[in-house]
Amino acid sequence: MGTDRPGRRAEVGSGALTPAEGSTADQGRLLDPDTLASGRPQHDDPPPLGRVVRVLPDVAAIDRVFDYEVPEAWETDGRADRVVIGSVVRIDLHGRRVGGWVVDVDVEPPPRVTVRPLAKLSGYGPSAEVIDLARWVAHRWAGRLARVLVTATPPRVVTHLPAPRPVVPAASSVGPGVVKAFEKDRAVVRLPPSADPFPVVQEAARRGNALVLAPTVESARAVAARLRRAGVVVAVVPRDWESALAGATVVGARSAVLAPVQDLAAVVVLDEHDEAHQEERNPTWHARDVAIERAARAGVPCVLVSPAPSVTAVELAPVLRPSRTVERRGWPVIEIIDRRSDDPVRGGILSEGLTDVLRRDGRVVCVLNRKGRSRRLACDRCGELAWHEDCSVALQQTDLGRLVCPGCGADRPMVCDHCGATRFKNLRAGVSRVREELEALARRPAQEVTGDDDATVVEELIVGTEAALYRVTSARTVVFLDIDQELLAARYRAAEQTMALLVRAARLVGDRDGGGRLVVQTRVPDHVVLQAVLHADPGRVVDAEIERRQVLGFPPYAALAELSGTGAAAFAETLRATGRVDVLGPVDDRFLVKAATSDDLAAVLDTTPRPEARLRVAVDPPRV
DNA sequence: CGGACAAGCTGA
DNA sequence: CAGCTTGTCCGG
Repeated sequence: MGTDRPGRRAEVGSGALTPAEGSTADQGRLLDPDTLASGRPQHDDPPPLGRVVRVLPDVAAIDRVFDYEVPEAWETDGRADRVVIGSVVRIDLHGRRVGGWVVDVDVEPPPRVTVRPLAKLSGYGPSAEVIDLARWVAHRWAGRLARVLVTATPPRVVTHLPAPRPVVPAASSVGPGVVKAFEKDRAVVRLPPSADPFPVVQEAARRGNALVLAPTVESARAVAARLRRAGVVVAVVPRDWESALAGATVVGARSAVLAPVQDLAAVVVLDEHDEAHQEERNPTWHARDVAIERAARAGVPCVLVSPAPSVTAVELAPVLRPSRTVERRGWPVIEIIDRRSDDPVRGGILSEGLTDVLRRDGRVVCVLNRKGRSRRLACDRCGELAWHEDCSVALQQTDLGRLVCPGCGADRPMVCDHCGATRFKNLRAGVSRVREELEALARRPAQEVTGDDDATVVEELIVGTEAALYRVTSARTVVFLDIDQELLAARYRAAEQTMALLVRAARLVGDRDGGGRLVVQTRVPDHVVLQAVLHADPGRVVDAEIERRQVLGFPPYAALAELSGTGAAAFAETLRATGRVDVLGPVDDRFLVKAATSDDLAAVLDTTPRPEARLRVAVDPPRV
């Protein structure tokens, strides 16, 4: 990544020197008129310098490297030997002490700079291999290296390593299919939702120190515990970062892809389809893609596991799948309630066909996703909904305590139209009302479960948003009251995202032999996602998506970046002028940049000068 | 980011 | 013109 801006040398001696420095011999060298006139350094004897290393400061606004000398005193106490690529150090920079990483050693400092000594050696940091990988990540997702290195660095200072434990090969008890996955550079293993992916992890660990990525920290812990029981030396990162560095099979959520692994033997990504593998802050790197790159650099196999592999995964690696029988058995039954004949206006959210479902034995979880829907306000006294009759939309509350129409922008004070009261209550976008309707229909109590409260789940009939799927541990039936909102969402990944939701629900209810049932209310019963689940054949979604995305030019057959912030328009214009990318928008002040490949996109974003104004560049935006 | 410095502003 | 605020620059 280019860090030193050109033309900086002309500013030498511009008055930034402190009086103390001005009186040293340094100034003579800095301001030597001959030097400035000839534009070439004098061949004075340079001051004797020890080893010089290049440091990237951990300061958000500084994306440059600076050179520092390893203090001579460190040579005698062994600290100097520990100054290697990746070491975490502290440096004096422009009058303050900041942290940073050694990103290069034994470098020749640029002429005419005062090289100061390192202030402190803090501890171990990412390995040279990971620093290099982080550089690739920063480039590929157009972000700052320091941001990536923060993720790659232990949260606490690490000064000592535990004694390395011998790697005991775990006993192999896995089938030949699993072993086959590791015989190629990379592979996608498609396993139905109820199937246990652990044999894949076990085979990876049998080959030596493996790197295993799980979508959440909890699932990573569970995998680690099972490995440990199988006799594998395991480090869960970032918690056991030093053990990972000392040598172990490393397990963790997405950030683990940047953890140290000694003698990496294999990489496994569990639930590859899960969006949790992508970092939401900039740079928005995806652990699957980083895992593939890391494995390729190390020359070891990378195996992606998922019940519904993404189009990206399928384009990257051959898919190994179980027999039709096994896959079919691993999915629950899905009941598709066709609502096409229901009156779209008068018909409520609950259909006739649901009555029977709701009265079944066992826990029933009803999902009503209100993501992206405006909150609805109702008068606390009379219950009248705050809405704008002309636009026929619910009014929203502004920061200034006024009611505003999201349709036309008109606003008015927070006063009830009907009774004049000034207190309003939040209707929670309909889930509360649906809960009452559900109780009436099911003739048993229903509980609302949301993501923001943590009340215990007591009832057997539950209604909530998608978050409810993560709040309960098991259910007999999951009902999607309005799956069309997901299926027909204006996002290019809507099909995959709905598939992920159905996978999650499928895991809650278990396989078809165990009585697991998914129920969806829909007006598009022939949608490929629903048909794929019905036939337990997620490949149908991939096939349809490949064709659609190729035609429309969406990833992975193109690369996207989203620009936002006050500088977005200016940057969009500059990018457009390069002629190397398509720039679409603005929509909601956001621009979409489209390039043929992610390499092209990264190259253009890296070489195009950015505006002064605030700008966020999100490469591979998940919600477009 | 945040320290250093210069330029700008204010009040006596 | 001291004393303070605001803005800009730049870091080894």
